[in-house]
Amino acid sequence: MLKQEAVKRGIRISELASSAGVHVETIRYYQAIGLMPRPDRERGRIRRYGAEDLKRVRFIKRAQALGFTLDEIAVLLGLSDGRHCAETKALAEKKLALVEERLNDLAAIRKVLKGLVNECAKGSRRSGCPIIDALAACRT
Amino acid sequence: MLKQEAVKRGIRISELASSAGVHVETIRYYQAIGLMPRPDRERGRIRRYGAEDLKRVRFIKRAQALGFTLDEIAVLLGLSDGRHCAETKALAEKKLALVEERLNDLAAIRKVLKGLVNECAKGSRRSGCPIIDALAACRT
DNA sequence: CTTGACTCCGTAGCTAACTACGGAAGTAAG
DNA sequence: CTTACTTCCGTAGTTAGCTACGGAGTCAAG
Repeated sequence: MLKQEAVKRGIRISELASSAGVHVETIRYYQAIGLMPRPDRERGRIRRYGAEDLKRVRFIKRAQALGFTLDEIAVLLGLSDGRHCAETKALAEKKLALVEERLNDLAAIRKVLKGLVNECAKGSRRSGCPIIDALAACRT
Repeated sequence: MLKQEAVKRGIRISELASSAGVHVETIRYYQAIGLMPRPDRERGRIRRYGAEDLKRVRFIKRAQALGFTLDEIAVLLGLSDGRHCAETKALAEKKLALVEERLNDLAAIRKVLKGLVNECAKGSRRSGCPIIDALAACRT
């Protein structure tokens, strides 16, 4: 292995992937959908990646962890010159609103499930299972 | 339209669907995956549905609203004779645990997003957009 | 010069729960 | 009987984000 060349020309896709904590196929997928650039392969050689590429994958993964879709992340990357703070903030606020909506939904679901499980635990059943009854009847 | 026959022989799929608030294709899909039975069509006639079918679709939809998957609902329906309360309760508890896990995840995401939006609103930016900076840097 | 690992790339498959399509047959109204 | 709607049914497409596969090419070590 030519360490010098690696330093000069960049790392290969497997190293990029493992550095970013993703699979090689994930990088390729991002390239295929245009989320990542595909560096030139000079003289038919293997493609080489640099620090910018690693930063990009990490950016994507962090944004994903906050609930952004890949489409939204593509937009975020387009705004990432730091001069589109207002648009970026708007996207984050929209995502925040969605997250809060989902939180409310899940809280309501939790409440119902808890009620059902409790009723079941109390053994306060007249006929059958309280959970089945609740799902079968008109109250939910 | 033969109201008498409808009463005697049951409703047709379109009426079942609209009564349950789903599309005809959804009923067909449930039949195809074995979640709903496909009633006999006597003498090559159109299939007729009864009260049990309607109850079943509603059961499915209510369970779905609580976060159960169709696979899980198939199990629930198998337990729905009211004599498998313990198993049913276990399923509900498992689902409740998942919901709470997801609630925790979303709460953490909300916290981060809120922090980013606030930082952005404060205008406390040194260089670029705080949100982009946070996604690009190593802290998240 | 061979071996074996890695890379390239397009295409297909996976998950969940539908949704759309299309041709044939049943059915209701006039 | 015709017209128009509905039903039947299998198959394929949709969404998001990968994951797997396969055949060919690259490359470094021995």
